[in-house]
Amino acid sequence: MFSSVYSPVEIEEKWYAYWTKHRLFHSEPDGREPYAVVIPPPNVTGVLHMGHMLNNTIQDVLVRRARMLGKNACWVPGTDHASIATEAKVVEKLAREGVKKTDLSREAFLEHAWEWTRKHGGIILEQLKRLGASCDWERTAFTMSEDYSRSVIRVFVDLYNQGKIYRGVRMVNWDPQAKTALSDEEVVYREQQGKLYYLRYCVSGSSPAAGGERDYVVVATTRPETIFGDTAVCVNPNDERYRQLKGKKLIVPLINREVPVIEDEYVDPEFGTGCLKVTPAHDVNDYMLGEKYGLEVIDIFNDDGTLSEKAQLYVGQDRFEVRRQVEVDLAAAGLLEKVEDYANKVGFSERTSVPIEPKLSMQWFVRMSELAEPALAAVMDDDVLLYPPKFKNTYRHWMENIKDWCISRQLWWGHRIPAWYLPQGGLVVAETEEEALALAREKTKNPCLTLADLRQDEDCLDTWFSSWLWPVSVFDPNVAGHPEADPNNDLQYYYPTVDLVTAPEILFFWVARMIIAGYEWAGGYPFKNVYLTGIVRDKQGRKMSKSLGNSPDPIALIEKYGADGVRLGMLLTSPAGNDLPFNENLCEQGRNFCNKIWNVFRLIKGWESSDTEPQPEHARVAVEWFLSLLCKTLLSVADDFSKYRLSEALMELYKLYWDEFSGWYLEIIKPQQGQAMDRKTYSSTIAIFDAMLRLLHPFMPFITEELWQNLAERKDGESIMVALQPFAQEFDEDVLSRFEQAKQVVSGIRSIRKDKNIPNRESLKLLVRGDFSPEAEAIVSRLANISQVLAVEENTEKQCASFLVKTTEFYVPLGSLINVAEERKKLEADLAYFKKFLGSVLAKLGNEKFTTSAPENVVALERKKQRDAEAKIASIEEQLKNLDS
RNA sequence: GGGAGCUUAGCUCAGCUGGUUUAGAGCAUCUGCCUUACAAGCAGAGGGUCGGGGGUUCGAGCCCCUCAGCUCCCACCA
Repeated sequence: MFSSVYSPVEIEEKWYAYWTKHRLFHSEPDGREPYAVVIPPPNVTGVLHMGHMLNNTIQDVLVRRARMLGKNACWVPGTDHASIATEAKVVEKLAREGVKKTDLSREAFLEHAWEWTRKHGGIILEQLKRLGASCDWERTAFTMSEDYSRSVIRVFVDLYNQGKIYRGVRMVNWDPQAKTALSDEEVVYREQQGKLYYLRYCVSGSSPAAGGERDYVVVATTRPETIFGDTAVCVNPNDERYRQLKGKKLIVPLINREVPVIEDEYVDPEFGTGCLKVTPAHDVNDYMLGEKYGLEVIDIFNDDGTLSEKAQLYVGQDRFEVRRQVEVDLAAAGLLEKVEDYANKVGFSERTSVPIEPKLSMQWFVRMSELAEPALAAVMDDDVLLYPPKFKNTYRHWMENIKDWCISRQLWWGHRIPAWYLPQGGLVVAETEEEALALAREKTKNPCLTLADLRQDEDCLDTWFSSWLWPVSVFDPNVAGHPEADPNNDLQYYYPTVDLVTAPEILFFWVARMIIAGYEWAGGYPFKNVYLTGIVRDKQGRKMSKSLGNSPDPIALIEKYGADGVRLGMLLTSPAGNDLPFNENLCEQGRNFCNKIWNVFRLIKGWESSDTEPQPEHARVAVEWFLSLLCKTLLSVADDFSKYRLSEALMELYKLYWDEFSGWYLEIIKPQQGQAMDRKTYSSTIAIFDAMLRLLHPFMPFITEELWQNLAERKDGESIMVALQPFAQEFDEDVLSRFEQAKQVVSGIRSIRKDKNIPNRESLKLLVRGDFSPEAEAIVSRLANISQVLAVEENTEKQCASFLVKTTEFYVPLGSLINVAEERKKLEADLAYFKKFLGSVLAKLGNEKFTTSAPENVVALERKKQRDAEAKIASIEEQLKNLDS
């Protein structure tokens, strides 16, 4: 019935269906302690990648463990409409069909977008199920659902009414191909080999022909095509070279516009010529200078990157074409001093790969400084804890220097800004058209105004403006934006959530803003702990990405190694905040562990138990030992979890299961071939195995459920998922140390057997000088095939192999098998080692400063080391003498 | 340019308040074994002057200074 190799495929499918059927993932408020986690919502039309795998494996481990600790665990899943990413995909799809976005009405385009969402949306959630994610699917949320959208709009209105939302002109990243603004996150900077052009700007009023003097200045620029937008030239006030320019005017080449010379310390005299052309419409820094000195702003570009009428020259030509042409024409006019090669960083659109154009436009902003205050304090005062804590610094730095948040996007897929412009200018902001109309009539004092007279803002909101409400709105969309509203039962019960697991890249875009939103609309922080995962990288240390093609397909991995195997692979080396260098070997290790677990089950399942058999001493000792070890491990694992050291917790369990349970415990209690096991040992073993499965379940849910279900009769609906974690009882350290000694003796004897080529079936005698408990003796006799153990005062046997465990000496008489020369060599090496060691201890103890200033226990320890080493040296010397005689 | 972090075995990492013999683990490697749960396994073994240098201390992987290298975040110089 059970093959020696675990095959996960059908088993995973079977149990996921079972869990779903019995609604074991579902949570409703009740009397238990709540434990809620909200998933970082993946893009609705996204596909599972390795980052998701890591992130969701961690969440599932935490959620499943909490559930098994008796808490009411609720993991809320869902997706994000991902405004830009989704719209880009839809535009792309339409383009393939020969349809341009600009040819469609807003409504028609949105219909396409919804169709796309219906078709591809939720694929990623189905993939998460393959991983074993124990989300409450009945609560699946979506940032564009009707309820959720309402909460987003309410929040906008609330902030607007509080005066925390305003409109303003700002430099945005413009994509001339897609004709939309981009967020900073969508701009990728790449090093480009470009040119630095040195242009001559003549001083106004001086005629070059007149005196032949140097009556021009040289300005260096990488973008000569923008000179038509120049409205000043700036120099550093401390720059002696340009003193005489003060108050003068310069002539912009080719168009001969007169612009003032201004002075500002922003200009670096070391760079280029120390003379900067100022183009407020097309450079962020120039814009700031323009504001400071009240310069004119001349926007010389059309939305598609061609030059506009305002440029005066080259109108309608593309910006890069103009760059080439300007170079030629400037040279012809004698205004081009020189051209140098120059490497600089240029921003490219992540979507269309065209260089972005800084462009001024009217946008909506959220005033952040006041909102950020409680959110900053929350993290500084440890109301919200970041793991690892090093991110606290970064967080503070960002929050203390927070800038206003540009929330408008020139996109259609998203929440449309609820602002309506009035015919005579001005605007109203309201949750609905009807309310907007009412407000508009009031404001204009015109009761005849109709909806047709109002024009709603075309832009929609930044995706983060909806996802910052996630931990609130998934429980109660109605409360967001209505601070006076009573929270519903769910929000009251589950909020604040306990853990948030996410990537550090979005600490500011998402995490910080959720904390802000939590304080603003839900009365407090949204989560207690933030676990920041690392980035999944490939073997060369590169970030896994679609464009590099270096990311394995997670579903293919699951099919190859099993979901449990892959989960283990993700967790074996991923401490919080550290990057995870992904290697398929890790999944293989995970799969091998599954197989190990599987085979233990096969072994145990094959045993017969008998009421008449007495419990052998070695089995009694093994049970006593393992129960103590289990309790000790439970404490240590709980400690690991409290510090979010998941991979350490897993490694402890891995070793407990593989080395201690399979390697030692089972080998000891294993009955002789064909013999039954005593009832006592048998039932203890079943109980231990059951506990081990429960401990491992959060990490590897499928195989543990399968085996747990087969371990005993279970009723329909019963599941390890909702069984309780084992809890630690008091244990005896002496039991553990006695067993540790036994293990070392067994290893010592195995080494001798291997060395001397003595098969295990040949039994041996063991002489012991020093402490050796009867319990240890039982274990050693059992595992090392020792026929007789003799306690001796002095070793009288001449031809022995020997070894030491702590201070106890062990001798195995070997008769003629012994090789005197070899044995002596070994003993002499030992002797040399202990003598050297003793020397270092004595040196320490001989230092009066040490004995007087070190704490007593440290000194006592050194003295013990001395005594032990001396005893060992004496013993080895005696053995050497025996060999000689 | 500003900030944060990292450097310990071939690889990935622990090492928590400076003191538990000679710094640990997993994987990988090497050597024996198809021993009736498992070769996706068992038994055994090797492998590190803790990035370099200096200092503080009775004592440093851990604290301080310095140099080198790597990574990330933020802002970007025309």
